[in-house]
Amino acid sequence: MQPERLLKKHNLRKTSGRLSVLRCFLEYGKALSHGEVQDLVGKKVDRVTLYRILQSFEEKGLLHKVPDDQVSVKYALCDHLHNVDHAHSDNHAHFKCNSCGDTVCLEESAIPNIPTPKGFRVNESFLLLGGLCDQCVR
Amino acid sequence: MQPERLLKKHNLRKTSGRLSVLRCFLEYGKALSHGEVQDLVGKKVDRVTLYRILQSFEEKGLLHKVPDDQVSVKYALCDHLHNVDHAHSDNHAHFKCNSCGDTVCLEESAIPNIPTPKGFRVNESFLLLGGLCDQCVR
DNA sequence: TACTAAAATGCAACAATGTTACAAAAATGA
DNA sequence: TCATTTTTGTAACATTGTTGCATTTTAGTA
Repeated sequence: MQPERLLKKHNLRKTSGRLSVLRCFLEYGKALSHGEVQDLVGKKVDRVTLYRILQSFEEKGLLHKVPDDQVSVKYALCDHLHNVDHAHSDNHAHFKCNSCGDTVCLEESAIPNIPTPKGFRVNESFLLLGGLCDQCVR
Repeated sequence: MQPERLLKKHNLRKTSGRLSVLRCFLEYGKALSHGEVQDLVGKKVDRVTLYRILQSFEEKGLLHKVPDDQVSVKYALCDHLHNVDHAHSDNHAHFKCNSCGDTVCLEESAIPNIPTPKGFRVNESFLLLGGLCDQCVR
């Protein structure tokens, strides 16, 4: 789907900054950190604006947060860009390659249920696998 | 086990800073972030020194990192303070309460195997559950 | 097309977090 | 007690993320 339509569908005004950022994600296909997006879009988009763009994309269900080596955050396109309902879960695992640094969504892998102590209520779960991707494994 | 012995066992010199920090973890029993430890030990321990203490504890297998709401890191005592082998995994899930902010280790819950694409090698995994703990659930 | 209200942007300033270099101090073993 | 090695404190700096505010841009409407 074209970036313009995606923005509209998610109730986001069309701006050049947002289009640039969205194109990065559509083209790159992997999770990107704020810094990585910044490098891709260059100084066409202000640093603060970029934070706000990523934030708005997340609020509107266009991106979801991905834990990155337990220290920082990346963003990835949501699974269901086809439906506008953004009370979604994106409840899948992520894999980060420790060699090339790429982070990919393991869409097929729903995070399994984990038993918790009595009385605990689980609302969300984040699962990050680390290792080597097929490109870096040899 | 006494803090002094723990340090010795893990090849860490006994210093007042390290003892203070270690006592925090032994007494508190939950995962602590750098800032939380800093609050607990006060200005008896310098900020930079505290970073280094946490780092040395992790290197020597006394603490392990715990992902904290995908943005920052906490530290928790390792499962096996009894053996000195620190090529350990601490391969269990963690639970963070979104109300009180406490993070606990779910020692019993080994992280299940997640299928990955062909050619990927998984070396480590981090699983963080978010929700309400038994104290905050009502 | 021109106008208006609402939203988004850029900028400056700031806060929090984390790192490095280096000299001074403390801990260990002989 | 001494010598060596490790640890510490300090300062300086880099990175990351946030807030306030004036300006610009967008989208809808006349």
